[in-house]
Amino acid sequence: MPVPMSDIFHTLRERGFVQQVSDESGLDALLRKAPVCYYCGFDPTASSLHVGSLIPLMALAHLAHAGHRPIAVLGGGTAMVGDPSGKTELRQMLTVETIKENRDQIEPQVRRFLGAAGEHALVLDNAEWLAPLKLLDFLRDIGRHFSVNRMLAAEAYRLRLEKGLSFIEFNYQLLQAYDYLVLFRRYGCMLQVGGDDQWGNILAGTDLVRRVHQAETYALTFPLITTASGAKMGKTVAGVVWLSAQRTSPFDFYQYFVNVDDRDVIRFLKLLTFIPLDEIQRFAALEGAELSAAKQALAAAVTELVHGKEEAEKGQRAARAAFGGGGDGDLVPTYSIALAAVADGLKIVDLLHAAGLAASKSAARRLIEQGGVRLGERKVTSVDDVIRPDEIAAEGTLLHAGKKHLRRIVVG
RNA sequence: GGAGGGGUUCCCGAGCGGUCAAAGGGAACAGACUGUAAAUCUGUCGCCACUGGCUUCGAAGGUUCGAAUCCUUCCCCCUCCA
Repeated sequence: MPVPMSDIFHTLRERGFVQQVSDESGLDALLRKAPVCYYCGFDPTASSLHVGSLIPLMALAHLAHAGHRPIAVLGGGTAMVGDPSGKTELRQMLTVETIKENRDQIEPQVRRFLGAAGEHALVLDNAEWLAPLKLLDFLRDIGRHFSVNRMLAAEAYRLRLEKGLSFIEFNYQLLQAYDYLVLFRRYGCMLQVGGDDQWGNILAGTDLVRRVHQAETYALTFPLITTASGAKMGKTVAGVVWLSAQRTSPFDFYQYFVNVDDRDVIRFLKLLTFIPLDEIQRFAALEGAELSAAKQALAAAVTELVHGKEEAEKGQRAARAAFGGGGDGDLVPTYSIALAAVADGLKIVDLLHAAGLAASKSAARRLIEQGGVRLGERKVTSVDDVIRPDEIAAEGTLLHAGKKHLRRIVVG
């Protein structure tokens, strides 16, 4: 008879978080015995995390709920080096200032998911211990434990051995391993989690802890989420779907999830929401158009996690206004124009461009030529068409660019 | 440091003196079909004052009536040698 899993491990597995584990039964036993200190790193390589980071964040949150102690490491130090794992090319080097700014913006995004752990949660910046390192000491104390032969054999570097790998990047793994060592020493951190591309780096850490302290620590990775169509999750027209409301409006964020591929809904519900599994099972029974109920639940839940309840509800009402009829029109992303501008007859091409519905006027023209533009109920058929003042209702008029992009036009 | 190969439009990748805003594929966008899904089909896919003009092919110069294509210098990448 199999040993029952600890609740949390079971939960993670059921929800699809587990890709690889270093010692499954060992980790399971550990998690059942006592609160475990665990960590996950987030390198501040951009000024916001994106939906891809929701997987590790959710895993941290689940563990925190289960009473374990999370540490989120913001990689202010590692970001100065750049992780080559799974990347084809050397990433643009970031300045120290940029990294700090990024870190400060990302921190609240991370904290939001650690709430359950209260004061037990820690958010650290590895620049704190990486920046003061002395090269010679580091090489003697840490470097000697690493086998270049083994590193070169690792899957994570394979691509780079063909394309080229600079020495700075080659050090990344040592730094991340050192992070684990530091956290083990300071906080008794026993588990590191991360995306599956981090597997090699995480194992390097458990190896290092073992060599230095003869102690066993654990590694767990999450699957790298791609959409059913193979793209990385969170890539869209406008690029990445960011957690930052400045970079991706809550409306667009909500829309992203309402629009996921049918085949992804259930998986995303499990990974990105706290909706109980039995409830998700009910969604799984839905088929065809009914699935949109599941998509709305998904969008509402994720938006709430990231932007709060209020934004989630707004997203829902705005979506209804934009696509369903009814709903709340003034929640739809709005663009206001000066009365003077319309009075003379504003070209719709210019309006599309100004309102951000078309990247350029050429694109706007194209859109019209292809019959993708609608102003209120009127289909715009000519590139030279203008918008008349009387076409803008007091509560605003919807300008559609294609089926999914729209803006509420108001005079103001 | 030496020898060789290479840097092309979002990505991959052809082009190698005019017919090149640059083949082909992917991505993306629009339309049709639908369910704010997928698949499929069709179209589009540098910018603008759009039957014309302007700016792109690592950077800067040069040759030429004319260059992504030739020359010079510089920057970056790869392979082999050290």
